[in-house]
Amino acid sequence: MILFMAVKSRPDPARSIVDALLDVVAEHGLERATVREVAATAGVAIGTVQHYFPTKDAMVVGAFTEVVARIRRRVDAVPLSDDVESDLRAVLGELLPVDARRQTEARIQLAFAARAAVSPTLAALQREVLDDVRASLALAFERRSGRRDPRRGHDAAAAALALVDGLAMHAVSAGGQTDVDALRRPLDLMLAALLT
Amino acid sequence: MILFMAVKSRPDPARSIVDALLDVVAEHGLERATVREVAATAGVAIGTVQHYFPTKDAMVVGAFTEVVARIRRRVDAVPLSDDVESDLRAVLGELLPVDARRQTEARIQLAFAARAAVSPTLAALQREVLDDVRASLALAFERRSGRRDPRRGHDAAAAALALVDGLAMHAVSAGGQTDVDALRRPLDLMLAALLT
Amino acid sequence: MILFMAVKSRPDPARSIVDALLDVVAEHGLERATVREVAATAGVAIGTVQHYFPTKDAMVVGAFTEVVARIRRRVDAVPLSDDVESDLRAVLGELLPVDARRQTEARIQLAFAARAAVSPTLAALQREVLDDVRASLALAFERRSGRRDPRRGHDAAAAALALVDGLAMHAVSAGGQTDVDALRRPLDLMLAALLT
Amino acid sequence: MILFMAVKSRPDPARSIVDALLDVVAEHGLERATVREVAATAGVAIGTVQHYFPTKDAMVVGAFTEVVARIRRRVDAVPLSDDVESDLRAVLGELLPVDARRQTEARIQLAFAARAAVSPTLAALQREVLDDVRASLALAFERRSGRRDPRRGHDAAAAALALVDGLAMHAVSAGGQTDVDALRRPLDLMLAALLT
DNA sequence: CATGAATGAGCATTCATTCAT
DNA sequence: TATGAATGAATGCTCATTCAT
Repeated sequence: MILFMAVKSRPDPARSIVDALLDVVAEHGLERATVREVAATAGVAIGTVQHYFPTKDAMVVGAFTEVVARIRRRVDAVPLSDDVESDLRAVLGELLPVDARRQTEARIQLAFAARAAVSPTLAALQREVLDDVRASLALAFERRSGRRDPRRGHDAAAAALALVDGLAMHAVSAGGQTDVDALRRPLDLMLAALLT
Repeated sequence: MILFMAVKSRPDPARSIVDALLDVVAEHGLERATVREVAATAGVAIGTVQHYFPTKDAMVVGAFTEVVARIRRRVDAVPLSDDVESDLRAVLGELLPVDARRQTEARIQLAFAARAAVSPTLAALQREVLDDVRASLALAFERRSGRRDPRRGHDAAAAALALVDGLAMHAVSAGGQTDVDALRRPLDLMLAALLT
Repeated sequence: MILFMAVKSRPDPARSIVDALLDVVAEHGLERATVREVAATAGVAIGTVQHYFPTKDAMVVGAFTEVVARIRRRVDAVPLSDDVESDLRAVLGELLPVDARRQTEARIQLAFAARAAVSPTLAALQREVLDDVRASLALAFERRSGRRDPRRGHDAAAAALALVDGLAMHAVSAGGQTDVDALRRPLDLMLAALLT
Repeated sequence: MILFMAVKSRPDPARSIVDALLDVVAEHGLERATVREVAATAGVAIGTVQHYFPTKDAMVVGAFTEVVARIRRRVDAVPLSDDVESDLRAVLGELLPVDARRQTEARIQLAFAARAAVSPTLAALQREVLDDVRASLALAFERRSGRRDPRRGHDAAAAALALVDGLAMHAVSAGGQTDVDALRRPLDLMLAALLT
């Protein structure tokens, strides 16, 4: 326990650099995530950043890896019940920018998604996490529907994930003033339609 | 006739600059859309670009204005029939990156959506076009459902638009190798669920 | 008379361009006297400026010519009396930046003097006007001293002119807050010493 | 000894950048003192200049600070004797552009004086050094005159300093071909008049 | 006579990166 | 392990100038 705290209290520079980068991205976008700005935000020297991430690309990849890990953690953190439907609602709701923290995550994800469109390395990571989350959702849809129709389960999962990410993108790219209901109602409507 | 040819032969630099910018964005993202690169792509001098767009921001705004106009044109161009359901399918299908041209548009839109997350000016344009398209879709959903339930129609529209944009974002940010069926089936599934 | 007024009322673009340039120089220095800024200040099109002054150098030379003419006019405008000493005091006092208008002139002259240090064309104009004014002053000093000592008269003139221009330069380059007495007293002191 | 050689062999980039800037100013004026030109003249990379002087303004201020220090050094370096009059002649003569080195200094000072007219930061430095030198001269005049008349001493100092700077400005701005006697005689004349 | 479109060189500045310590 | 000096390519932008009308 003491050891764990000690480890935690030593402020792992790589981690704080990644966090700083994500802060910058959330606030100003990936184009402002320069080595200088990240170093300043992290409170370390510019040379330190490049000690841990020799190139800027490595730094961006490192940060996106953390983003992807966060998504997985968020999805896995949702406590599952016997009610598949409410579980689905919970998991998908987790991905909507319904509060400041989730909005920040959405902004970060949108920034990296756009970058992934022109970066094969990031695209690969994006593909992985999308496949992963989709597979989880597909399993839930399949279990709920009772019958063994993997394709329908997978299509429903793809639809559901696209829906929440689309809603998040619309909210974030339109200024972020979307109210919570305007995000929840379309999701509920589609889930209800899909699950009957 | 002579006038028309004259107009056609002088190809409106502002237009070709915007087109060049969008080409660059589609290929390399907004971060590579420098004044120099755009000028080179458009085949004009760097000073010419800045004669038409005094600042880079003005150039980006001008380009996004064109993007927004294109979206409206694409939605409006879909021929409407008596069958509301097939109309919806047609309009929403138009927005999916099912061919090279539409994929290019999707890449461009994703790039600008990410930029809009940190640019109030672009965010305002994005909000406008989203509201506009959503309103059109809401009308269709409402008409189809028969009953007067504007809220449900609007929620369905929000869900449908988020779904197609989410699918497009996933396809584009995952490397663009998504096959056409993987895009169409989730849309069809949701539309079928929503319209029964 | 009517003709003269008509000529004067037609707002001779060359004249107003020169005036605009001098306004800009007085306010922001010669480095801000760009063709753009001058055109904007004069309220004419950028092309109009270059219609009258084909190159920027020509424009600057034109403006300095006007500056030089103004100096001559200011010196010549001082009404002469029988009292040579008070005439000298009046002429030299005219060149001190004792009010806003004269301070503006001093700022302009300093800017052009600095430019003349690296421009043979401007240096020639500067030499001319300096020689001219010095000759006038020398005549006065000579007349005052009674004896025929041209060299002493010329040296006194050179000293007096250097004194007032030095005082002006010091006032203008130190922020322009120099009070009137701090300008007048050194001049009076030196004149008194020189004339006894 | 070894330390001294080490220091000497690593030639302090900031210093050589300032020297290069002053060389450029002396030759072509402040308007040609671009970061590029200064870097090239100093023989360092353009990025190196901006490592030491983050902005061009900082570089100009740094250079003017050196100019001001040089003036103080030149004034202080004049060896003082028992003869106040000859001391005054020596100090003031030091400021006249009577040889190539002093002419270079005069050109530099004129350039910065003109810039100070539109730059509060430079104006403050200029005010400081003028007050400083004037105070030294005032002391000498006062001591010489014997009587306690601080105001007269200060006025005489202001007159003397304005005279030499005015002579320098005239020489430099008229092309720099002024002969040494034409500079010395007005100074001697005024000093003689002032000190009797 | 007066305009403004078009140009490209040059500007200050920001950037990621290399390297010596 | 961590730093910062040094670099030069690239950026957005300003500029004087040419030219067609």
